[in-house]
Amino acid sequence: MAIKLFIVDDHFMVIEGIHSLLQNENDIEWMGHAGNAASCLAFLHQQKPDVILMDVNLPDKSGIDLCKEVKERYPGIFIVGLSTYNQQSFIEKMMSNGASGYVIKNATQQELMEAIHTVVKGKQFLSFDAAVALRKPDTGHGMPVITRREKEVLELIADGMTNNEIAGKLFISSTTVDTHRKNLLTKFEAKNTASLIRIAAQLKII
Amino acid sequence: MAIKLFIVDDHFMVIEGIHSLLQNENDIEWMGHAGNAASCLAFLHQQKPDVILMDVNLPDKSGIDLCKEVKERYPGIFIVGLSTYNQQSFIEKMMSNGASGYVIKNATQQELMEAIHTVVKGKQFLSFDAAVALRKPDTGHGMPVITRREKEVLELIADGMTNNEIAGKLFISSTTVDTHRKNLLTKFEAKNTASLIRIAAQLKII
DNA sequence: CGGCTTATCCCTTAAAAACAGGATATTTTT
DNA sequence: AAAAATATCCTGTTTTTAAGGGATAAGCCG
Repeated sequence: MAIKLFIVDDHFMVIEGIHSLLQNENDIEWMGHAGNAASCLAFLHQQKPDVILMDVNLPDKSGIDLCKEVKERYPGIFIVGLSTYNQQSFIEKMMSNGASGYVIKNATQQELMEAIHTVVKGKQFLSFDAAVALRKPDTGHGMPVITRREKEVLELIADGMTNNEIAGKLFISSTTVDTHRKNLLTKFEAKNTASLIRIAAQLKII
Repeated sequence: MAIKLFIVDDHFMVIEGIHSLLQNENDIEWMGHAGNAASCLAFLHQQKPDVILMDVNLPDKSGIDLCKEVKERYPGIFIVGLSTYNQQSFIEKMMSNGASGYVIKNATQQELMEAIHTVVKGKQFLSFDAAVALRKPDTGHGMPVITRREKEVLELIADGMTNNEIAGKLFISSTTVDTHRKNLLTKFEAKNTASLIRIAAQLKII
């Protein structure tokens, strides 16, 4: 029986690329694609693929969150993370949110096929680059784990808002904002706001 | 005569996607692809395409630098920037380094074809998303002209140093550092240090 | 030369942020 | 159900920054 495959990626060219790579594979049934998390969930409401190739970065929500959501609702579907970067932290998060595999976008056709065939059997698959990224000891400059609220505050700080303005916007006390700020500085090992924003910008968090 | 096309992108799937999109176009001659800047330059040593689709992010050097280099050596080749993100700073830099067009990776086949046909005539082409990104934040996305000293100070601020530390490092008074800081805030139209660093980071100045 | 830019220096004051302690309630995970 | 993480709030003190005002010397360019 052919493996039913669905793709979530907001880049038309990537979808086209994967489609092209797989069109001659007899045991893959191309079910279609979604450009964002919402239409992916809408599709899954109607139909159930065996494997989803899921981009880590989506316009409406992160693939990491979507992965968790899909796995909770449809544990039978296997998910392969797909990313431009072999960021260790992304890989780790995807896998711990229920993904069965992870493939970098410069993977070869062979790797992609191997990934699909491996995860559909319930096993895990990491593409070569992803496995290398995971193995190398954390260089310390890994992305800190920050909470949703902390990220919100971080973005508002980067927008140049003061603690009081942020407090007003989020309907919380300014002392709370200050605490989040304190925690952000600790987590990013930043000395002050300036270095915090720089580090966050370099990690593409803002 | 068919338009000779070459692609520089480190993502196999994107190359495959573009190849697939263009394989039925009779007036496009697919010359091949390079996965990094070095092999692109090596290829150009041998052959001369009419148009190059060039990813902004390459493993060995930025597409922005490569664009400049290629245009200096081969002014007759037209370059279309290619990127995952519609970052206005990227678009601006590519265009000012000699690119004739800019296309986001989620562009449609129509947009891509239009881009190639437009630039080969010597005209400019911006994909819809890129044009929107360029026009939207009209309020100060042009890169400010800063002096050497100001850039020095900016970098030290981003490193998390205080005015006094910077003063000590540069052998100047801390009030001077403060003045530079003041001027930076004015030039970047930033409200405070946080937004200053964010803007500078996004413009790749730090 | 004369005007312009740059780099340097100084003052004041109010606001903001950093820092150092703490506490409590709600989720989430185990 | 217990433990851990998260989000919320508090009271202080000290340091830093923002933003306003000005001033002088050196170098560059037409």
